[in-house]
Amino acid sequence: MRGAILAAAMKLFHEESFAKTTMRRIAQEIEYTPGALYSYFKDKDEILYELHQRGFDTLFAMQQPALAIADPVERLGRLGQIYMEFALANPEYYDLMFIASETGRSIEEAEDWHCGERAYGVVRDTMREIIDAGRLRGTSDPEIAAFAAWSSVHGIASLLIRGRCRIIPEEERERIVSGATQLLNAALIAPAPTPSSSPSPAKAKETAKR
Amino acid sequence: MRGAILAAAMKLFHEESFAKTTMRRIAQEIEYTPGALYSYFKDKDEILYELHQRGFDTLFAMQQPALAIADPVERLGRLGQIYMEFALANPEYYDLMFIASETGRSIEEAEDWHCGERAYGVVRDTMREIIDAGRLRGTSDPEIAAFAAWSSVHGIASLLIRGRCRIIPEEERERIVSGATQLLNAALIAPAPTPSSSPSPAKAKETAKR
Amino acid sequence: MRGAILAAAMKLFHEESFAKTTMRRIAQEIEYTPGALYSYFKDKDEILYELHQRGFDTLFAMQQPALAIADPVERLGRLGQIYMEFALANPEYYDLMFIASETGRSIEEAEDWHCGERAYGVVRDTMREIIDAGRLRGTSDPEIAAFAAWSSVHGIASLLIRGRCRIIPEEERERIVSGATQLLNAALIAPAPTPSSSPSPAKAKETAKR
Amino acid sequence: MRGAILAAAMKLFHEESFAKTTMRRIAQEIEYTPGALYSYFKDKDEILYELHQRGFDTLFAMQQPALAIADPVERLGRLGQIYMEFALANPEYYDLMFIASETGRSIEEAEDWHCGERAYGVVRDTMREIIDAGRLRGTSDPEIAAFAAWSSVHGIASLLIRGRCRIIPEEERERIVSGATQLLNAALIAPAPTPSSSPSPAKAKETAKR
DNA sequence: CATGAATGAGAATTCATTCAT
DNA sequence: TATGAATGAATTCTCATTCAT
Repeated sequence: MRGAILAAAMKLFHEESFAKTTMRRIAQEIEYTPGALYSYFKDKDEILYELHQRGFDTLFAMQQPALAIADPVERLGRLGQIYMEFALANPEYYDLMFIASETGRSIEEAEDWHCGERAYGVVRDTMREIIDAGRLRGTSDPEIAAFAAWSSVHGIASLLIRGRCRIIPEEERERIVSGATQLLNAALIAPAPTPSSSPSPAKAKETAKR
Repeated sequence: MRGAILAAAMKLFHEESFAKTTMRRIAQEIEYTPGALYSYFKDKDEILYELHQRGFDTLFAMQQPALAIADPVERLGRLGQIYMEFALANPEYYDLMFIASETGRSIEEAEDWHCGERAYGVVRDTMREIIDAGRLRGTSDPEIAAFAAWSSVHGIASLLIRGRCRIIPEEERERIVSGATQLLNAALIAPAPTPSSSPSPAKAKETAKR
Repeated sequence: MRGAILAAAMKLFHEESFAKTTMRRIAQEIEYTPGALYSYFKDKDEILYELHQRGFDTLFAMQQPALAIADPVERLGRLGQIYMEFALANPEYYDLMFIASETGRSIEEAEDWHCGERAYGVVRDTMREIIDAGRLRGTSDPEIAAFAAWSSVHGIASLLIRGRCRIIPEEERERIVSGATQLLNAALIAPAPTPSSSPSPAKAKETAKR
Repeated sequence: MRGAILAAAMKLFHEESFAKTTMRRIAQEIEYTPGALYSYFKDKDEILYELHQRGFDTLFAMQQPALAIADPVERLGRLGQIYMEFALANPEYYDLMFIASETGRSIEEAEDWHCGERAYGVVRDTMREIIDAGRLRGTSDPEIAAFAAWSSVHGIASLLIRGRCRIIPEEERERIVSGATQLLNAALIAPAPTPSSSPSPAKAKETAKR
């Protein structure tokens, strides 16, 4: 039944807002008494924490298929895509995981930030491979590369989720957002060296295709 | 004075959290009675709105010197730098301006989101020049380019401000953050055409400036 | 219980004043916390509304026995008597129903002002009968007659309830108030036609009842 | 300058409501500081009291012309008319004088309720004359008659002022209200005995006994 | 396991009033 | 005389939480 509670919390989180996600409302949603929630969770904190975990689990699960992709460049592209998909399909999770402050003590102290580690590690490893293949532009440090990749997708996702894109006209938004996503990905990746060893003849054909 | 109130609000906003920034607390901070605040501001809303405005004014003012830079590539680099400096020097303002939700009616309705427009317009124009100079990689749409640039710096700033960088060890953080900032900037900019074929040979030196 | 809350509200309403009837005071009265009231009523509004409804229900119930009276003249007299009894026995209800301003949104919007309609309709119908019997002085419009009757009893009731009778010495008050009540009733009603020409001689006796 | 304050208070009282008539608002209205009011009035109470007095003075002044009317019946009719005119032209004064509760200690204790006495005395005296002329139906006690007259006009006025006439359709309201006013006046007054000898001479005095 | 009842703290706001200047 | 600044108490309402049953 913890599941039902978490689902209700998520629904509120999603449909209303962070601030509206109160114990009262959650209880009301599942047609229970507020007090009842305390049989399943010690705290409001604990509910948030659990949600947080689930978010990371979901993201991690979504990443899995991409891990099988052999070409690290292609894999990175796919990982970015998946990340954005996750963010836009589960904005509340994303919010809680990567944006919200006041997420409660449990999350902040989170010894288990390694949930995130897991997911982040995948990106870092992929970056390392890309660097080793000589395909990364501008740095040879996988830490830096991974952080750059993460922050660029996060930038887009968080501007969207927190409604800071009003400067961009509604009808153009989708085009621009996906254009920017691709642009950032493409910009980081150098074209594959052609067998002949040309610096950039065959060029953009393949680059970071996503 | 209004200033003291705004400062106190900012302090709370920064040290505690958005939700803890209550009229009560602000008053307590400046050792006044809650009611006293209402002599200076009509609303909590008004305080937030004022803060918001000030943030944009500050950012805009900081941008000014960069506008004099002739080379659009260099100018863009400087604008990015300034944006990050602003964000890190005034994390509370940045938060309110670009991250926080529930910032109050006034801000949401803000007809004057054109405060932001002004600042954003500068970036867009610069991007246009860069594109015209054939120095942008990956797109020829200034809208897309501007959004990509904005979201990458925002990504970094917001991860830092909302404390999502704990995966990165404290002592490496600065190096990585600045590395990523430069990397993203560099990745977008193509090297200046070589003198042999370039129509504007004089600029070759500045290639890939950060 | 809701009952206790309503009773406390009524008590305050009566003993103190409309403005002093605050949630705090009500809670204090029943020795509860203010917040507790919100388990039973959504709003202060809802409390007021409920009280209002109860008032009308009570008045309507009190009217019932009078409806069986065949002679409309006698019925009218009895209705007036009952109205005054209600007002004086439940001055707080009366106040809320017919005098107080700022009674809250619910009451003002009250689609169900037909609670009042019901009671008023009875008077109007009775007036019509009286007019048809040729017993009303001065008008043949039942609307006007009903309003005249209502406002005269209301005038007395509201002067009493709102303490505007101090001009009349305490010890005379009862005599004068009841004298005036009867006078007004009597004044409106013409004597029954004399037996000699009356079509309903049996009723002659009741002429000028009260 | 007391005048300006009182005028502002009245304006608020009139345009907004009793509850909105706060010291702050009054001050704002005359473009002074709230504190300034306390140079002219000890209290909010005192302002209300003064207003109250002025109301009675105005009403008394309006009555004056009627006092010259020789025929007491006609004079009574005119007094009633004037009373209604006063009430409808100055609903806020009327409210404060005859309806409002919580009018402040000063008013309640009002040693000088004789302001009212004066005005009321006029009615009582007129009633006495009418009774002496054998023109009053139903009672020979001028106290009772005066109170009946007062309460019937007050009933109408207070139902109107406190918005309790919604049962009566807007477009009929004026007709019904003035119809009822006349009806009540007419009902109390017996027709003048014709010099030749009335058809029911004995009756005038006795009609509708009690 | 769940409820119903209640608490206590805290939210934003508004008011009459005071007082040094 | 008037201001500007501030107080303190009050308002309605919401929340997380507890606990006997």
